[in-house]
Amino acid sequence: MDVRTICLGILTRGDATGYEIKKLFEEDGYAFFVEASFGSIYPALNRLTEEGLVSVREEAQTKRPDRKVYSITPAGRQAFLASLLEPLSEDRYRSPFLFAMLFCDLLPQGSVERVLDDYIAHAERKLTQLSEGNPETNGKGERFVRDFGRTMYVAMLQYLREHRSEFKAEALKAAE
Amino acid sequence: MDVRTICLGILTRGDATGYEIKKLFEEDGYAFFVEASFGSIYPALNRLTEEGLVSVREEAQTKRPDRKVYSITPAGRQAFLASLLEPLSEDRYRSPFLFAMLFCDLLPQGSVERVLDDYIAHAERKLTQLSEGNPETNGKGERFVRDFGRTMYVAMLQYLREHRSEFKAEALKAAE
DNA sequence: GTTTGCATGTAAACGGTTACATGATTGG
DNA sequence: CCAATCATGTAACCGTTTACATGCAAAC
Repeated sequence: MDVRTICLGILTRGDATGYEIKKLFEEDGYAFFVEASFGSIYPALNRLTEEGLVSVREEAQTKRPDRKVYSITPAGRQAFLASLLEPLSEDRYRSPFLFAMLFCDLLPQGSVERVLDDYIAHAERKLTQLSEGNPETNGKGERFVRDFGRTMYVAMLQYLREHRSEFKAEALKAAE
Repeated sequence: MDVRTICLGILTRGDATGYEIKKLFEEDGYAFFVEASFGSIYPALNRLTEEGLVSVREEAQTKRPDRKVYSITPAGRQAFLASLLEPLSEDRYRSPFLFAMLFCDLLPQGSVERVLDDYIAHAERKLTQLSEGNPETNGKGERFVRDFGRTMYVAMLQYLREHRSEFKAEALKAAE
């Protein structure tokens, strides 16, 4: 999903500035499956405006850049719908962690344990973040996606905890 | 993980050509967490050769481009180890599917069901692919990674099957 | 007879990140 | 007093994908 489409999607939920669009996808934990930086959001919004898929109204502010509040236009709504209906590109999961684990036999004593523990801690934080999202204002899609994420992190953590002991120094020595 | 490091990693397991490197990560189902195309592999191998991290021996072939078989050098091994030991960058999971599901309320009747069913079918294929990998020649890391992938796909499929009925046309009508 | 597999490579295009520039306000 | 928040934007850089070029052999 390119940044253009992400922006359109967010704007179907209500008007927003570029700054707010970024924040919306950081908080609550949608960040786990989609992402965009300022450097791509602002140019995307400009292009969408040129193409008539969104409209802008500028709100003057003293001593700050003017807020540019974007709204999706009917044409934008249509384009967004169309992009959801055409074949979705595949999910991609890129994991430096799994890649490193593939070579655990090459790593020095203890460092695999450290990598694993760091990763577990990280997954725990992500899971907490996902579970903390306000559960009331969310619609059907939001609930489905959040629970999907939670399910995946729970399964991941269970697997990691179950297999952690295999990589302890003692276990490795015993296997020699 | 950049293509350079991926190539180095594969070469720690044995010599290979660029062509073989690509294949190694397509088959067996390592593809679910790491990927690279020819357009990035060949230049990466050339650069690694320049830097002395790998060496090449050319095997002449009639009526075909010469096979270029790459081996990792001691310097390459060292560089690879070092890259595994420095802080790993975060996993990234990008999901057009979840993004689309977020907006299921905007989609026409039946199309959410279709998206879900396609995704389930796709996940089933991936799981089968992962389970079919030859279980004997694999080392500790390979086993860990493969079972990690299996665990995740199993959890995903269970979640999707459990929630599928919520998106059936009848269920949506009943909720009106 | 067409597709798949083997085998390497280049160049343009793409999408995106990172770093930079600017600068007042609010909260700790 | 310093960090974070609000707020927009540009430009250089990066790694990668896609399309192209070449071409035989074996399998279906």
